[in-house]
Amino acid sequence: MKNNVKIMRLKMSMTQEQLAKRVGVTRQTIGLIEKGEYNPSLQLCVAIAKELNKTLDDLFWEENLI
Amino acid sequence: MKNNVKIMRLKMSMTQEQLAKRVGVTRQTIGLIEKGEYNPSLQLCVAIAKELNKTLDDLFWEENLI
DNA sequence: GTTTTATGTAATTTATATCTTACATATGTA
DNA sequence: TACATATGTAAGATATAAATTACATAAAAC
Repeated sequence: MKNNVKIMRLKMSMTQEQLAKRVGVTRQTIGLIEKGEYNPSLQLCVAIAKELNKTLDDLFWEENLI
Repeated sequence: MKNNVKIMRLKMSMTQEQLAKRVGVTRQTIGLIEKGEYNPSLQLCVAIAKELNKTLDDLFWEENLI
């Protein structure tokens, strides 16, 4: 599951650990999602999107991938 | 996780079973997602969106809920 | 009035997302 | 050099999404 989480997190000058704490998961989970090795739950995707001031489509919709 | 899956599925004149088969899950899984009792995986959300000719935001983003 | 069709729901099982703990590396900095 | 920060990764445990099987109901079709 390729996505735009990493690039958008960096744009917000946020570390993996900061984002993880804000959405209630571990740093490792964020790392694996950014690598595309996880298939995260919808709730987690929504939480990440809100923290990064983006929508689901911005982060996870194929046509929007950077 | 409230969403617009049921209303969009009905607009496509599709049954739960038809949608389930097309996205590779069981009828029960679709039923529970429509009821908001499941927290589906991102991959499944994307598959459902594509079958219904919608995007993730159309189906699952809070501000778009009908 | 019995036979499909579509849906709701519940119990048990299976697969996998996520946690926990831990160690490694690369970079910056005192 | 030594220390702190940010990230990668791996093994084992836990939580939960999803499958499987099964039974129930309502409505339409015949």
